[in-house]
Amino acid sequence: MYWSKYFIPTLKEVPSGAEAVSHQLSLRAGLVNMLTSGVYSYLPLGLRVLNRIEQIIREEMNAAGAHEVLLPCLHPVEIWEKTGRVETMKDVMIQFKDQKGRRMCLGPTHEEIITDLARQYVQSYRQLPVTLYQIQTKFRDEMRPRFGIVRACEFIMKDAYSFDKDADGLKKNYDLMYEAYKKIFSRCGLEVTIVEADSGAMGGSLSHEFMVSSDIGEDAVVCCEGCGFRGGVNDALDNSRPCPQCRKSLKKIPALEIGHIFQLGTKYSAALGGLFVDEDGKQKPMIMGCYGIGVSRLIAALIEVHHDDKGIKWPEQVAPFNVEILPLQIGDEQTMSLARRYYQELQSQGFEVLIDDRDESAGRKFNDADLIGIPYRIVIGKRNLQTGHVELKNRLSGETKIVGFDEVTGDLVKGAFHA
RNA sequence: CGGGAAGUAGCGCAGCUGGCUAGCGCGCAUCGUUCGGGACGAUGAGGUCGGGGGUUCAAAUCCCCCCUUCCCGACCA
Repeated sequence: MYWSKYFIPTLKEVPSGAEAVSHQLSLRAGLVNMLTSGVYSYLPLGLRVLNRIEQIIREEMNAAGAHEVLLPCLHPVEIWEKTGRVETMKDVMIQFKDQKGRRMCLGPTHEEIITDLARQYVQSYRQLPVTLYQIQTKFRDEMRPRFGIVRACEFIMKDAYSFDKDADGLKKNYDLMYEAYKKIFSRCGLEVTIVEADSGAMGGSLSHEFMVSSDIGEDAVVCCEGCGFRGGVNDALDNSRPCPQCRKSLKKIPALEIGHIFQLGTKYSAALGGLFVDEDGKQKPMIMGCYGIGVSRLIAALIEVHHDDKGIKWPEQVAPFNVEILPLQIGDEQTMSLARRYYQELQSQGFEVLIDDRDESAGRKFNDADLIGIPYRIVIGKRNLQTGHVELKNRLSGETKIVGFDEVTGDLVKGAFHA
């Protein structure tokens, strides 16, 4: 992609009102734009990151045997009355009447909808287990949206729902999702702390939260100063908390919830008539689990964890581009032909390449490159050109390397230039 | 929903104890010079001072109401 023909509106100054680092950088790097409080547009760079995260999620969910669907955002309120959640979730539910006077709402989550769907098609234990998932926009009327896309009124979630004939099946699916989540976050470049948690408005028995430690976290985990052990905050241990591994003291650190999985049981299937006929000929409610990831929030979490004072440092797996080429003198034919050559070669080898061909000063290109945080950088400038070299820079490690013209793509392809 | 802060050009801000044609930086446009860490000069475009009402000879500036945004708290996946 040629930057001059693309849309990456970077900002030099911190937009007023943006306090959290991830909020500042997501605006400055041109990832997102606020329409109104808690409602954001995704710009090309932000959308690329979103798509890469979604791709990882899809691969791992599919590998775990889940099938992708897309449920509606628009729901009739009656279905929410059947489970009583029109009451328990009324504070976050955006409701209105359509022109026919029908009471509608925008889906804050989808247990009711998916259960209604499964109810219609699943009649027998032979059709179980089944796990469906979607990546979709959720709407929650948050009293207080916070930190940009961290807590928004409209946000993107991956939500999966498993249906089983018995508790054993649920346990297996739950464990499968638990492992899939670990892979997803690890592949995204995030270190998570998994803690047992309260099921809240979802209901059900067991649940686990996947937390990333971050200053802007609205929750907390405990961390051992000795061995590095991490775990959930247990109220019973709030006053004196020895580490279960090394007995040293634990301290509480703020953490951001990016995933939450629940063993729901039969709350929704029973309320909505999600029944099947078991092997013994008897009708039983399906046993459900649900599994959520805050996909858009992941972007903020990634920035919180991977940045420095100059900008974002995207992990390779989620970066909007793999390589950025910086031709410093766009008027110089040797510079530009070299830039175009690397652009072609790297693209043909499967890299996503951004080339900053704007007629801007070197300083601005460097600063913008640091800001948007593409992992690898090729700098083509007079300084090294005369001796037949260009500069490679690793944004993550800060390492730079001067290499000959012909070593560039080989080094990147072989992964030789890794931190 | 309680407490605090703030709304002036696309962005960041100054001006506000009432007083001249509303200013600065960045960005933007044209021209010239630059070209390895947010270059320089010249010229220029761009404003319902969040909205409404009031006080006054005169309101960005004072008073009242409303709207919006951000932060802390409560609430929440």
